Amino acid sequence: MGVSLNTSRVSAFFNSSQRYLYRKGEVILRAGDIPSGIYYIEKGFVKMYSVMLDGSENLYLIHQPGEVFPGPWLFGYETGNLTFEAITPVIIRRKSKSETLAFLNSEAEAAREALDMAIYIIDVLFNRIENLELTNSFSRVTKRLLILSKRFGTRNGFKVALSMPLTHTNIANSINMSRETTSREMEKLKRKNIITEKNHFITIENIEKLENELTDYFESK
Amino acid sequence: MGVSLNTSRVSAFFNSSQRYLYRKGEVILRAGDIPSGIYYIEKGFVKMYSVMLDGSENLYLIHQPGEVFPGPWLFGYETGNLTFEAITPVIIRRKSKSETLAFLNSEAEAAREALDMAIYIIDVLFNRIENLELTNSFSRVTKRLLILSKRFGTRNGFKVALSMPLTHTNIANSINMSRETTSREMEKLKRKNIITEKNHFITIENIEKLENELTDYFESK
DNA sequence: CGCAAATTTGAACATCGTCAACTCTAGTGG
DNA sequence: CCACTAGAGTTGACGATGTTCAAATTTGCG
Repeated sequence: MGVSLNTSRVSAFFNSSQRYLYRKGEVILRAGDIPSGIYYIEKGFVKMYSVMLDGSENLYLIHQPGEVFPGPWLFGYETGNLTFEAITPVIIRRKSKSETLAFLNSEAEAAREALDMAIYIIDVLFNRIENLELTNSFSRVTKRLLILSKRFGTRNGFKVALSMPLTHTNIANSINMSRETTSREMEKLKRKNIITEKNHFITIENIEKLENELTDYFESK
Repeated sequence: MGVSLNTSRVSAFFNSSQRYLYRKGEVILRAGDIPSGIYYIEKGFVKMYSVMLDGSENLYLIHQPGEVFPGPWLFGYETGNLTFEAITPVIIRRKSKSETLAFLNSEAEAAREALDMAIYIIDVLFNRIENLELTNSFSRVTKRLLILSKRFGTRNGFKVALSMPLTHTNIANSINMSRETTSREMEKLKRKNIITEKNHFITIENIEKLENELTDYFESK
């Protein structure tokens, strides 16, 4: 599972710079701060979120190794109120904005790799929107798990293990549901032996069964 | 308002091909069909949506002139269950997938323009997600109108006119609310003289007031 | 003018969020 | 090794909010 893009130029570019280490829970880039450059994730997972005016946390996406942020800022868009935070130990490489732009303009291959990365993110965001457009808690949670499997899962037969720890709060924040409702729906899936959790690592015990839950749900309506 | 990207190479590339005309309501690319190529919008607006298993329509985004679809398909992703439909009269230019890929690989400038377009779409999608993560109908509708103003609006003082017709159903489908609820919230804004509608064209009479509605709403909580 | 599409309105109903009390678990330090 | 603590998850009751359905009205277009 997952997608393997060829981003050898991009990674080589960032690998020439210094390494920065972050512990789990550390903020890498805080909302409102001017980014110190473009961040490349060598290892670990980074959640990108904003805090709404009412204090609720709004999770946009989780970046994985090989990805770069904040992409839109590189091209003149606001990073606005986005915060980037390590949800596991993280190793970052960093280049300045101007260096990165110069790199993209100097090598045709580089721009092409960056384009591939951008298109991949667009695909991820389409999935997020599809997820958020579902209208009830069960299908939202189920779909969320399917998307996470596709993006972060390691498959073994019907079993899919997610590669990073996720709290129910994380999931709730990403699908715009309360933590309690999210827990209740996950509990249903656990009782059906479709998923298990251990130390915040989620395993889908049977990915086909999980997919069927969604279609069954709609058919029963 | 709106964003002006420099996409002169891309538009020149597509302008050498045949023109296709579509009437309002016509489907340009149907869910499940293999795309006949890459479509460039010379004129008009195209909505991209999917139909869920329960029959509800799920609007992902509205493409405007100068934009290209289906982007992810060009790079090997599924167009899956997406339908593209003209919401105004539309003029399309079209190139084959292989020609378009060859074009991107041949000119460094072309890849760079395509990258700019992709990043712009990412920004649009971030806004969509931010919109969908709001938890109540009034702020969802208000935010939706603000986003539409930014992307499709023509400003004149505090007044912003949207450049394409939108039914309440269109808006409801894009923010995952029922048509009735959407209408009720828009009615509130009309009564406050913040927006007007004529023949499905929405005008924000006072964009600052509209922005204040959102912040006021949160502050009162 | 007349049909079809879009919108308005009201009322009953369902779902989810909120709150509060409780339990479980992993990690910390004596 | 055990007790403590903080963070995370569970559960039940209740109320708020939005959906649904149906009927009436308005609007746009041929």
